[in-house]
This record gives sequence, C-alpha cells and structure tokens, in this order.
Amino acid sequence: MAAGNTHRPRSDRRRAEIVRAALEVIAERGYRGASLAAVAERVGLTQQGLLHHFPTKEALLVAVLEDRDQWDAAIPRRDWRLELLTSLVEYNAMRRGIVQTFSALLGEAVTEDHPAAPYFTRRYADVREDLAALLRAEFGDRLPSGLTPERAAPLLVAVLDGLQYQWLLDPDSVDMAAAFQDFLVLLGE
Amino acid sequence: MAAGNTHRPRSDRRRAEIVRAALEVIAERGYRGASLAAVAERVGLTQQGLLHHFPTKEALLVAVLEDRDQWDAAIPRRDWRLELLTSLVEYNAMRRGIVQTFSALLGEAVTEDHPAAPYFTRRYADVREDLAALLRAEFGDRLPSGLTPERAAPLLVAVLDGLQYQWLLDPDSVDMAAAFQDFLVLLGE
DNA sequence: ATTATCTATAGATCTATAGATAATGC
DNA sequence: ATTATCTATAGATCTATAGATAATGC
Repeated sequence: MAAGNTHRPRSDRRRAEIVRAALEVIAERGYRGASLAAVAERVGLTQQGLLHHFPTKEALLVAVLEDRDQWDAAIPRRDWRLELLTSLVEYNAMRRGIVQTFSALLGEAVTEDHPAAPYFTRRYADVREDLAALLRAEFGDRLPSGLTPERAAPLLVAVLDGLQYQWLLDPDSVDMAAAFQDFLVLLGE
Repeated sequence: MAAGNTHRPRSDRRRAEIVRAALEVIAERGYRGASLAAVAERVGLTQQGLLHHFPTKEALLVAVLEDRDQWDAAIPRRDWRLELLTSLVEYNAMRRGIVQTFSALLGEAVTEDHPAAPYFTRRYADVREDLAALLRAEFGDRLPSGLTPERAAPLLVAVLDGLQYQWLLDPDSVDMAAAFQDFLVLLGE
C-alpha cells in the first residue's frame, strides 16, 4: 500500500539521484538558496528535466525529508537504547554533509511559513515522546538525577541539536561525541 | 575612537530604524530570503534609499550582528551569574522575534561561505570560554557532577540553542525556562 | 555644501509552463 | 505508448550602480 516503487525502477533511481543532489545543495546553500538548476546540474539534467521528476521545488523538499525518515527507520525509534544514541552521534561526526543539511533546514524552518516547519514540529514531538519512553525503559519513572523522563527528553534533543551547530561552525573546538557522552553521564548519575 | 556617532544624529536614528526592520524581516524569511526592498518598505524607504545608509546587503547584516552584541554588552559576559542566565531565558521567552532572528541566522551560518559564519564561530568560542569561567567561579575546578567547567560549557550553550529551536517550532509543548532550570539542577547537583 | 532620497535601469537569477524531440518498454 | 529530457520563454525577483532632486545644517 505504501510502496508502488517496483514498477518504473529507472525513474525511481533517477529520483533517488536527484534527492541526493538536493541534500548536497541544501547543505551548501539552504533550501531557499538552493536553486533547481544547481541540483539539476549535479545529476546532469536541465532544470526543466528535473521538474519532470518533481513537479515543484517544494515537492523535492518533501522527498528530501521523507528520505531522512527512511534512514532513521532502519532502526525503529521505539527500539533505540542510550548506547545507540552515542553511536549515532559518533556516526554523525563522520558525515558532516547530512548533519549540515538538516541543521540548515531546522534553522530555516523557524522562519514564517517555511515548508519544512510542519515536518520538524511533528518530528520533534515524536522524538521527544520516543526518547521519554527510552529513558523510562532505562531508568523508570525518575532518572537518578530526579528528573522525570518527560522533562529529560527535550534536554536530550536540545543537546543533540545544539552540539551539532557548535561542531559545524568549529569542528576542531567541539568534540560532539565526547560532549554528548558527558551529558549522558549527567543524566544517568 | 570607537564612537563617532554624536554628529549625524539623524542618520544614526535612520540606521537604527533600518537595523530593527532588518531584524524583523530576517526573522520572517532568513537572511538569504530577506530582500532589501522588504526591509526598506518597513521604514518607508525605497530599496535604493536604504542602500544610501548601508552600501550592500552584507553591510546591513554586519550592523544587525553588531546590534546584538550591544544588547548583550549591557551586562558584560564576564559578570554573568547562573541566575542571570535563567532570567535571560525567561526574557527570551517573551521576545520571540529576536530569538527567531538569531536562530534563523545560526541555521544559515552553517551553509558554505555564509557571511555570518565568522561571527557565530567567534561568538561561540567566546561564550564557551566565558561560561566556563562563570562555572569555575561558581563551582571551582569540578562541578558537583564531576565535569570540568570546560566540558560543561559547550553543553550549556547547546541546551540554550537547542531549546530555542524546539520552542520556536512548538511554543505550547516546550517550556524553555523550566527545561533550562532542569538542566541547571542537573549540572549543579 | 552635504546628506537623504528618488527614478531609471543593468544584469543576474529563479520557478514554472508549453510544447517539441528522443529514448524506453511492451 | 509512455516516459524522459530538451529548447524556449513568461513573469517575478533581486542587488547594485548612475545620476537627478529634495531636504538639512552651517
């Protein structure tokens, strides 16, 4: 029901190429600054050729956001553990591009009527909920520090995002993985 | 030596009006999305009239960033205390516009060659340093949790920034001030 | 005189539509 | 036949420059 991507394999491959190129261009220039022509050029198409696969710029953005969800879905968020978060941060430190794409999009999403705003709003609500569940599974109704899982969850998300910005601006001064580990110790003791 | 703004008071007032309008437009559309015409219209000028006061769009951005530094400088960062940070967060929760402006700029600043990137890189290095000094003054060389001030500082910055994004996206679901207070408890016990 | 503002405009972009041609898959 | 891609182009913008006019301050 959700699929429908076994027929037209050629087209699907093209779309995947375009989405990947869009991720790159958004990392470099943000969504508003990303031109369809720049994305098209990266896959050897004209801008009009690209619009055959995605009828509008916004449709391309939607595909980019869905693509990210698929990555994450490799491991259902319900099954996350704290150690998994640590390795996620370590993994992210090795793929600057993708971190930059989504940090740039998050920043833009707080401006008025941004097409990615509903996505991020929903996503963060979900992530907070899932992380609270994770913390409850790990620690019960109170963390060692006395916080409830529901109050710790937004802090966990904030640390993850906030560290990314500091790291992107100055990778040599900020050790994302070590800092995140410090925060986990804080939460857990 | 740094001043030179007592003569031409009329011009300075105009520039201040323009900077304020620019803050608003950047909050709504980001820097790349903010057109000089939109800023000009807000102060009753043509776009070309605005360029008399700021010769380029980038010069206007620089003025916006300097304006922010002046706000902060009302209380020198060296004199900050933890309680002051708490009231800063409470204050920020009452001025969404300015938070939105700088959250949008921070997001854009991680894209390539963004004119605000050097500003944020330097600023965060400074803020981390000053917050480490603050924590050392408050707790000594080890926080109660065992962290050094230098390791706690980037977490503090990350929580401040990260909470702002969650709050901007969904103010009803995130109590910025309460969450920040929770984090301070975590740090201090 | 100097400063502030305006009109006119060059020169780049950008997204999206229309319609023609080339390539692919039954 | 259908899908993919291209050329041509409309219609908006955008920043910045040039040069004229209006307002201000000695």
